[in-house]
This record gives sequence, structure tokens and C-alpha cells, in this order.
Amino acid sequence: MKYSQLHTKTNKSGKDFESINATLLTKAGFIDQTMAGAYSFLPLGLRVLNKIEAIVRDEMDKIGVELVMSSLAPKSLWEITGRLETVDVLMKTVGANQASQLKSNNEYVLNSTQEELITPIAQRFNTSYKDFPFAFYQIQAKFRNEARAKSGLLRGREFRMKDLYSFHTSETDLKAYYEQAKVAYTRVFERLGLGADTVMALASGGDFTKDYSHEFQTRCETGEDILFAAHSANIVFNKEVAPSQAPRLTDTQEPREMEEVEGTGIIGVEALAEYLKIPVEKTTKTILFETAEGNVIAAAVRGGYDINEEKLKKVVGTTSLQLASAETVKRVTGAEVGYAGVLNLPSEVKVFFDESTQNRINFECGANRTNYHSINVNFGRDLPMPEQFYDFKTAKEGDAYPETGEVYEVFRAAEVGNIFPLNTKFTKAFGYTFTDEQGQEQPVYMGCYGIGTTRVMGVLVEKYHDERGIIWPSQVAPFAVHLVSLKGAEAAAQQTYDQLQAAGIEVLWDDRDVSPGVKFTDADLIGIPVRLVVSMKTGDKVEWKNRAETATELLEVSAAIARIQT
RNA sequence: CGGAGAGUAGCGCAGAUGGUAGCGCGCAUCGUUCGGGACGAUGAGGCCCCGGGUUCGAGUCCCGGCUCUCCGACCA
Repeated sequence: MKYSQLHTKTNKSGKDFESINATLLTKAGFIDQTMAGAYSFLPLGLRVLNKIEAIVRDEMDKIGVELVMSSLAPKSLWEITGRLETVDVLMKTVGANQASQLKSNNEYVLNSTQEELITPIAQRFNTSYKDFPFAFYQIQAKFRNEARAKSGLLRGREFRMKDLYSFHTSETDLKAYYEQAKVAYTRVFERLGLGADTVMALASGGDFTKDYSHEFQTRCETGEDILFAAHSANIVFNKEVAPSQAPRLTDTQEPREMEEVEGTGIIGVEALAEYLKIPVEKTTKTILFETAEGNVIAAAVRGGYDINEEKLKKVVGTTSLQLASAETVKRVTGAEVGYAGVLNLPSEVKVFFDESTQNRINFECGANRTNYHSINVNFGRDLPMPEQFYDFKTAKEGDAYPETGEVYEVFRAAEVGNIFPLNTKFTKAFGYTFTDEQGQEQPVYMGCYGIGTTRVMGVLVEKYHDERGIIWPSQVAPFAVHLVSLKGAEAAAQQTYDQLQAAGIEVLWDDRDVSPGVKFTDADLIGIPVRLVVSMKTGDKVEWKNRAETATELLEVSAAIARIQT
């Protein structure tokens, strides 16, 4: 293709976005921002997206069959699963109103994922055990009304995703397929050029599943997720679920007499530690929650840590936790919010201690008295030694994996894929059962598997660029060759272009009448792997340069073609 | 959803204290250039985000919207 036929162009004096992928892809003419979180894919960008999706499609065809579902759904489908209310990023239309010319009063959903559509489709055609297992997938735009779209293609309101759904007669079969899907995903990311930096991490299944979900995460400084890797155990956790062991304290102080000290208006462990002139680790953060069952519980972590409510829920054994209201705090502790401690709480308030609170001598905690803090508190003297210490803090750098004691490697990553064992969550909602060999109705098990193809494109740019522009891995590059012709070599360029095309090589020919410098800087910005220059200097040969390198060499056109084809 | 900033030519921006809009890039024409963002000359291009208000007069001041960007919260 000739550059002049793209009808888009680079804009090197354009605005720098905060994210590298949005800046480079916009300046180089791959995408155009319509609004926050929504982008048009221009001719160059579409070519890259198509290549990414072709790789995904090729691997998915091995484990499923492709279809495409409607993006629009009636809200009734989403009411069946209850997700109309629980998915807060769901895009919903409003019904006809006085300001609208719509005759229909229907309300619609723009699907954020398509369990609500695929489950009835699967059900219609597959109700015998003989039909199982099977999987459908599609690649299509998804809509999520993110509160804040950001980071270019990494977090959009409209984005493209490959979503695959598998159906099984048993949890065992689902698990077996799930492992196959992991293998297929690993191959996809290898082929996309992200293999070396992509790991599988355990993450929260959210509303989808009580089990862990599995995320495919690519190391990336601008990624939104923080991962904790325990290499000795070959396991990686998303920060949201990482079990953690705080660095052990070796305290040799002599126990001192407990006392209450005034600290009017001092709230928060940092300020408190400074005020009391003690290390933050000696302070204790005590938070009161109300459980789904209506009980009030107290959770204590050592200063410097945050409470991870998901982890705490599992420890407490409840389905939801809500921060206790100011009134409840006052009723239970007798003090205003900010002075809750673990001493002298009413017996009906169960206290949970995080393991980070152990091995401390003379620690601090709230006095359950407004404006007062207790210091020189010791287990076994001022309050009984807890029967058990738990782990419900949010892991932080320096913490260890409890199973092995290995200090985690902590790094940022971007989520490029996510797979969930849904089990019967959706099939139950739709009453989807199959008939087994004995003629009995049995529940259908289900899994779902996503890859954000537009996000992958953003991640690729985040990882593969330099100060001059993008450096596409060849398997996803919009073209294999960027042919640059300089003044006076028009005929030779045309001939080279024809030869490349005849050889079936995807070539972008910069046929514009602009100065050499403009063409070279644009070629670097666009990032096609191989640049071939034809000029008066090169005669009947072409100059070869790899985008990622500075060295050039002069080659016969046929030799260049042969090299590209291998 | 909390906090901060912004909206002026296709793009990026400047326009104290109110007086009828400018720069760079890009675009058009001509000429000179031509291996790492060339140069000169000429020219086209504006509902200054929208709606109210104050004023003789508003891009500028006031009120109300909308949109975008950034930080944080959230993120199946």
C-alpha cells in the first residue's frame, strides 16, 4: 500500500498523553480518540488489530468454535442473572421519555460480557451428555461504563475482547478444559511476542466465582495491577488476593507498664507514631466491621498495613463486610471513630488479629476512649494471647509468601487475559441442565475466558518502543516492510514496490514528495520492523535497516525479499 | 464517586488590569532545496464548548450546564 492511500498521517507535534501507548499510537496515526475510553482504529491500527486477532483466533479455533453475538441485549436477560444491578459498569439505555422520539419503551444493555447471551444459545442446542463438552467464542466490542477511562488502550469504555465460554457435564471436566485453555493462552501470548514477560497470576474471581480466577499478566511499568511473585513456589498473586507474612519483628524491650496517653485529634498510625515517638510497627490499626449476619467484629493489623476486606471476609466466614457506622463504633467502643482498640471490647465483638500484630512488645492500640491511646500493651498480660493469628492484610513490598517464607518479588503488570471457572453460576440462573446417560437431569458447568485484543495492542506499544517511536514485533506489525523512496529514484522505487508485492510481502511505500528527514522520522515513529530505502545512492539495490537497530546494509532486491520471506 | 486542571483555526498552544483574536505545525500556490523533522514569498482557514447574566462593550467577569485531561477510589 502506498502511504498516500492511507489518508491518515502522522502528527508529530500533537499532544502527549500521559500514557505512552495513546501518545505513540495517536501521533503515528494508528488510532484516533473519540472520547475518553473510546478510540477509532485507523487503517494502520486496524491492520495491527487484525493481526493480533488472527493469532488469537488461530489458537481459539483449536479449543472452540467461533460465532458472534449481538452487542445489544434486552435488560430482561440481565435480570435473569441479577447482574443488571450488580455490574456497576454496565451500559444501559434509558427507556423512552418525553424528550425522546422513541416509540419503544424498551430498555437495553450494551453487553460488557456475554454470558447472558451464550448460555441460552448453548442450552437451545445442547442438552444431551453426548453434546458435551463444547466451547463457543467470539471477538467483538465490549462496553463498560468505567468511572474513569485511562491509560489509552489499556482501560476503555468500548474495547474489543475475545470471549470464550465452555460448557461441561462435571466440575472435573471443566477443570480439565480449564487447563487446556491455560495452554492455549500461553501460546497466544508467546505468539504475540509477550511470552517472556507474561505470567499467570491468581486473582479474585469477584462476583463470578468463589475460587481464584487466573489472570495473564504482562510485566509493564504502566500496568494497573501489582503482582507478588514467590519464585520458589512458582506462584504469582495479584495484590488483591496475595497471602502475606509481614517481616518478623525481633523486639527485645522489657515490658513496661501499660498506660493511656492523650493524643487529642491524632488519628491515623503515621501521625500517631510520630506523636508517640514510636515506630509505626508498634502501632495497631483496629477497624470495626458489621457482617452480613449483623455481627460487629474488630480486625487489627499492625501500623503500616491496610486491611484487605476480601481476605478478611474469608477469615470471618461471611459474605459481606461493611465498615461500622460512626454510631456503631461509638456504641461498641464508647469512643469516636479513630480511637478503637482491642482492649476491653464488649464480649460479643469478636476480635481478629492479623499475624503482623504478633511478636511485639509494648505496642500501642486505641484506648476505646476518645482522644486516648494505650501504650506499652502486651499480649498475655493486658489482654489474652489470641488463640490464632490470621492473615487479612493487604500485602505490601517486603512481605513474604507464608508457605515458603520467601520474600515476594513485587512488580507492576497489565492484565491481558483472564479466565474464570464459573461453575453453575449462570447455568443455574437460566435453568440449563443436560440429560445424563441414566436419563437424569444434571447441572451444566461453565467457564469463561477473555483476552482484550485492543488492550494487547496498547501493552505491545508500552513494551516495544523507544524514544523515536513504536517497534512492532514482526508478527503484529501493520506491514512487513516500510519502503522509503527518495527524490530521483521514483522508477527504481516503483520497481521495488512491484517486486515486493509480487512476492506477497506486505509493504507500505512512502510515496510522498517530502524531505528525507520527514520520511525517516515517520518510519521510526510508525515502527514497521524493516525499512528499505531506495535512492539515487542505492542504484539497483536497496538499503536494509531493522527498526530496532542502527546498522544498514546494501542488498539486491531479490536478496532482501528472500530475507523477509524467511 | 472525591480532588485538581483544561475547552480559542484541522492539530498543539498564547491571548495581565473587559475594547472586537494571534503564534507554531499542518493545508494551498510559486520558487529554491533534497540521506535524519529544509527555506523564502503569498494565501485560505474562527458560533473563542453550550445557555443565561453583568456591561455602552465579554475569549476575558458572574451563574448554570456539557465535554476532555490528570491524581485518587472503584474495576465481574
